[in-house]
Amino acid sequence: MTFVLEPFDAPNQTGGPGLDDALLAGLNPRQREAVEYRGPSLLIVAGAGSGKTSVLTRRIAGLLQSREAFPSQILAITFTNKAAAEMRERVGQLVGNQAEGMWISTFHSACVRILRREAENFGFTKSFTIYDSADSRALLKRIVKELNADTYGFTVSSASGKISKLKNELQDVESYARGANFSDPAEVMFLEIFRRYTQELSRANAFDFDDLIGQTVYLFRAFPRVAALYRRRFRHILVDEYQDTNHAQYALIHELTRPVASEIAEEVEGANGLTRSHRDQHGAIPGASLTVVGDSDQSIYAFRGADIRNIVEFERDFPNSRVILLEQNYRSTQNILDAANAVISNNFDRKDKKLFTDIGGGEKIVGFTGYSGHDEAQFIADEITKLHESGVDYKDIAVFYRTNAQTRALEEIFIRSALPYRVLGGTKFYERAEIKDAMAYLIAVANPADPLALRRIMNVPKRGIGPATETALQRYADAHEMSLREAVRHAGELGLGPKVTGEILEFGSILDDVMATVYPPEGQAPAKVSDILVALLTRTKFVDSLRASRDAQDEARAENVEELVAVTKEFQKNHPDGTLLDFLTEVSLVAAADDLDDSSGTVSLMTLHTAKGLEYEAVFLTGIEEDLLPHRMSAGEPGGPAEERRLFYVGITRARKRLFLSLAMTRAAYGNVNVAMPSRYLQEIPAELIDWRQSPGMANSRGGTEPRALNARREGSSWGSSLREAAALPPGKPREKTQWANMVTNVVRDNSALVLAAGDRVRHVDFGDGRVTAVTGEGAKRVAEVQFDTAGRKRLLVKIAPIEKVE
DNA sequence: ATCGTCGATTTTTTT
DNA sequence: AATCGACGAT
Repeated sequence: MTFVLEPFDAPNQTGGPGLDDALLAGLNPRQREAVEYRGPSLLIVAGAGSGKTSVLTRRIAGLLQSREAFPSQILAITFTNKAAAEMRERVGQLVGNQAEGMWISTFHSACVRILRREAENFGFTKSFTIYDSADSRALLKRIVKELNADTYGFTVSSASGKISKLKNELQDVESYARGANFSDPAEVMFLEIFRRYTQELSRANAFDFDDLIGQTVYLFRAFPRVAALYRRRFRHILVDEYQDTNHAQYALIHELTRPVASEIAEEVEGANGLTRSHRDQHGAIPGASLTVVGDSDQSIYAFRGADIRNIVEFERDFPNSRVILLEQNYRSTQNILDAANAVISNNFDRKDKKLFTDIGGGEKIVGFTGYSGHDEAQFIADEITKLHESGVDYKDIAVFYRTNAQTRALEEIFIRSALPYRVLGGTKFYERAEIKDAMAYLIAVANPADPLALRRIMNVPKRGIGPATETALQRYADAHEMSLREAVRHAGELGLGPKVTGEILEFGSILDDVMATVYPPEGQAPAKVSDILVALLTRTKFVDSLRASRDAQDEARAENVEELVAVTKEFQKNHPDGTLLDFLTEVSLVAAADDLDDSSGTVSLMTLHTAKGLEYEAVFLTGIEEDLLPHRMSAGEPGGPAEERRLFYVGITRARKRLFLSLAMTRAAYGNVNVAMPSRYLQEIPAELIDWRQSPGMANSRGGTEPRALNARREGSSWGSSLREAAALPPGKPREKTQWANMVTNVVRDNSALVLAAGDRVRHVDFGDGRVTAVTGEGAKRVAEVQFDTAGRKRLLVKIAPIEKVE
């Protein structure tokens, strides 16, 4: 990540842009204006699917092509790294390798880049660690425990939520204390939590997610000369998804677009040997031009501090702004847009905006009400199979849901139906314990001040360093005012047993040795990330001890760690000069949508939040039920139901041609089953737009058109008995509930030996009798296609399907 | 210090 | 259903 300051005075400062025709080809008049307009600030209100990415990339390409700006003078902020990569690529297609020097990144990545360069200005070092939410919760947990704050009603999540909220409002401990009510003991306690938390972070040389933005703003405000460097550099700032910016992000943009006063400009450019910038009549460097793109109907991050006012009040905040509205939709059919418009028009305090298209009506929206979450999932699996057979690629199909917990039923059915799928977000690779452990080793050698990472790995693999020893080390560190890491080196002075002492010293010297390769003496190249990781893993016998374990899961864990090694190699390949810090940063800031791979050939499962900004040929919106969408937790929040409606709206507008809305009559949660009611939002869609295959009403009465797969389970041969058969258990002894719940997905049922051929009759526990029409695949992946007498056609993964041959 | 078991607690979305 | 913390046995 280099930071080259190029000479400023770009040619062609005057006159219109006179853009190349190719850049404007195929744009409608509004889009064209959004590309061509030049002025201090521009707000593009871009409805869903209105081609805003196209407009944004052409606008950037225009600035470069007309030589109004050098690449290095452009800062574009996107919502995900994926979107950033896509924008870079598309600008590259328009202007070639010029695109290299631009900053296109997320708020968080851009701030990390600035902070790494400038951290030394205010008590941090460039090797600072980024605490993700799990890390900061772990820290808060210690603090809450130490202070016994739970007696005042504080939980880790309430404290973390409150701190996050304050930081998003740019409040710090001092400013909060000024307005605090000191006669309220709970408030005093919170202040103490906040103070300790802040203190621990800075002692650990660490920032949490919110700090990345907030501290950058602080840096700019406290050090005008530092700020001047960036204000001078970035002449064109573009922000995507502006409706989801919070106050801190808004302030950051504001700071970056300020003009630089004459004296400071002179001083900074003189001191750094920089070319003299273009000045206005007062000798100041004018503020950068700002372009923001957003749609208040798609604001879905208020819970995270996103402030819709940022977009609503843009014209007031940035006087002389131009506002351009993009309403023509190039993505969806009119039926889908009609549904979206109808739903969103129920939010009253909005500027009226109606999406339209000339694509045509298209197919009706399909509705389905299942008897349970599994029934719903089965419907989705069946429809996906049909879509696939009619020529729709799996990668063009997505399934959305409100909460991550809903993936379970979907995954179970998808596995049984042998559908290739992938879950975006959810429990990520990097959240696995063994991966966090391995990462903590890397952090420990990158940032020795971080005690959290050190504590995590001190006893991984087992070295006999338990809580008691850890406390002793911490006490020693506190008494001698040194870091925990330093205390490890002094383990000999603690009077612990010889065995533990030896282990601690060995542990410390491994870290010291490897750290010497990370920060080598002047003139030598630092070690490669993969070499660093491998050195740590081999010397600590991390992988070896996992492989030696008798717990079967540890083998899988070892493989995950090997996978991490592969990730570091891949990283090194993509970034030949990438340092350990670059790697750690990249890992900390991956977003859910980032690991989306278009060529994957799998159905994508994700939350509605992750779906923002994406589009698919066919979309399944699941769990459209009260208490789920709108979610129960949103009911209390002011504006909650409206935000949930926008979430629904976002989901609908992701679909290009086909939209499926589904719900279930009963929904399992925390081990018990609850009755679910259709979402209020369903009624907001005009009835003629939806073709109900099984409507909520039909499902309630006895006239369902689909076979009652789950009723069959209850009435006929019960699931439990056939599973007992499969597992060859004595019939008299029913299995425990918890045991057979997992058998569906686990491999306890193993039909590998079952020989099936087209024409065979089979009996399925849920679907009844049917005839095999085809068998494809090999071994564990053998799939049977069965035409059931009453349940229709299904694809089944033979190995785990609850079926048997009948004569 | 470590391992296993029991019981309580979970309750949204994410950089 | 699954995770986490507390507690007791080795």
